[in-house]
Amino acid sequence: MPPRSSYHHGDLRRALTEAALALVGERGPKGFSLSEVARRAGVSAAAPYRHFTDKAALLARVAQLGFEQLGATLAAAPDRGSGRDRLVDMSRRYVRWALEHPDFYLVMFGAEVKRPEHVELVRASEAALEVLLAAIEDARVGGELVIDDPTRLAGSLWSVVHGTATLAIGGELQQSGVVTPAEDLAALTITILVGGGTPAPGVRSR
Amino acid sequence: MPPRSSYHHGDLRRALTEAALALVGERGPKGFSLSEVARRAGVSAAAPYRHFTDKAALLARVAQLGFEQLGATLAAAPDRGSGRDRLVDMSRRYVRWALEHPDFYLVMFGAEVKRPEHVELVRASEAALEVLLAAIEDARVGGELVIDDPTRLAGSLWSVVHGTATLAIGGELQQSGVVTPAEDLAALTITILVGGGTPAPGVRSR
DNA sequence: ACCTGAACACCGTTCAAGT
DNA sequence: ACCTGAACACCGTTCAAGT
Repeated sequence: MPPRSSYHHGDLRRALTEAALALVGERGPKGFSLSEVARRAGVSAAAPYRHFTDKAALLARVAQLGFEQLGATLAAAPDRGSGRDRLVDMSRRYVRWALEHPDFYLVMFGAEVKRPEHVELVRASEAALEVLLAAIEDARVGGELVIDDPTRLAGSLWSVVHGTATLAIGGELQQSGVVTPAEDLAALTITILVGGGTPAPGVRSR
Repeated sequence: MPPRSSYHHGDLRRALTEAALALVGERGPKGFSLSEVARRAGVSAAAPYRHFTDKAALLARVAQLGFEQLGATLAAAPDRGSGRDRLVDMSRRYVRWALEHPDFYLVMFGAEVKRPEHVELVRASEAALEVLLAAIEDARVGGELVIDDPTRLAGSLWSVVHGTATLAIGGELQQSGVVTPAEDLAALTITILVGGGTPAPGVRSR
């Protein structure tokens, strides 16, 4: 970061956010420090407090951007013939995105961040989940699903992809001898959960 | 913690572990500090380093105890008529234990802790998973399962319970309007995953 | 209005010195 | 062998003072 020309930065809020994104990517949610972010933005350690109430608020901003990206990734799932197939596809996208942005993902679900005063974060995470709920609703009107309560199915589905993603990010799956790629594992689980559909390899009809 | 009589503590390793357990319970994995643990054990901040190589090693010890407790809880699932029903019961136990010991659980799966040099932790976590694998094997010889590869089913099952537990601990499920208790949600998901069994409320046969 | 510099209370970790 | 005290480099956060 070159020394800036004027005393005032101009767009420090954006600069801090970008530095934070980069730092999270390099060092993970652990090892993330507000001082280091300020250093990279070329300002003193106290400067960020003009733009974010505290460290958690900056991380909340990072998490918010993450949910927006994730939501957009899910929403981009093309319309398939079957509503169930689209749900499976969205699950793949969810897990793939999480594995491509592991530190991002950990910040999004880290304990540091989820506080009610981070309104925009809450909104972004609700919007991402809304994408999932809409897809479930679509599949439901087709009468294709086994679980009939949509919120309940959403919870179930979300648990599957979140669990698969976090275990894969932590390396727990691999360490336990699961060789199936996380994305395939999630797709397999979701396929069964939404009631059959195209049988994936490793599933046999009974 | 009363000041001890002798200069040497006697069983500082145990005392530190217990103080750590209490502190994690009170303040969560965040807000956990080695200095505070030492203070509670009545020793200087440097003393722990005679017994644990660093902070992560103490947390690894905590995590190890957690996996042992969790594994024992799973293993205590009674033998039911059907192998599938036992798997559902074990899922309930898993989620229930996690919700009863949320901070414990977060330490166990926190990024700080999982390093290969923590041999006893790795062993304990493998042993806990082994309980699950054995139950799957039992159900499998009965020919009851939809997914035929046991490791894959283990990964799938574990993802469900881990995902449900962590989302519930984080409050994400409740915040998203899922009113079903996490334990029931996991049981429902697992019931479908292992191929029917007793239909729970909210599931209709198709 | 925005940023700096100094300050405070707190970490994790190391190491010589004490018992 | 085990523990202390002092030290170091680092945090997050606050606040008076500068531009």
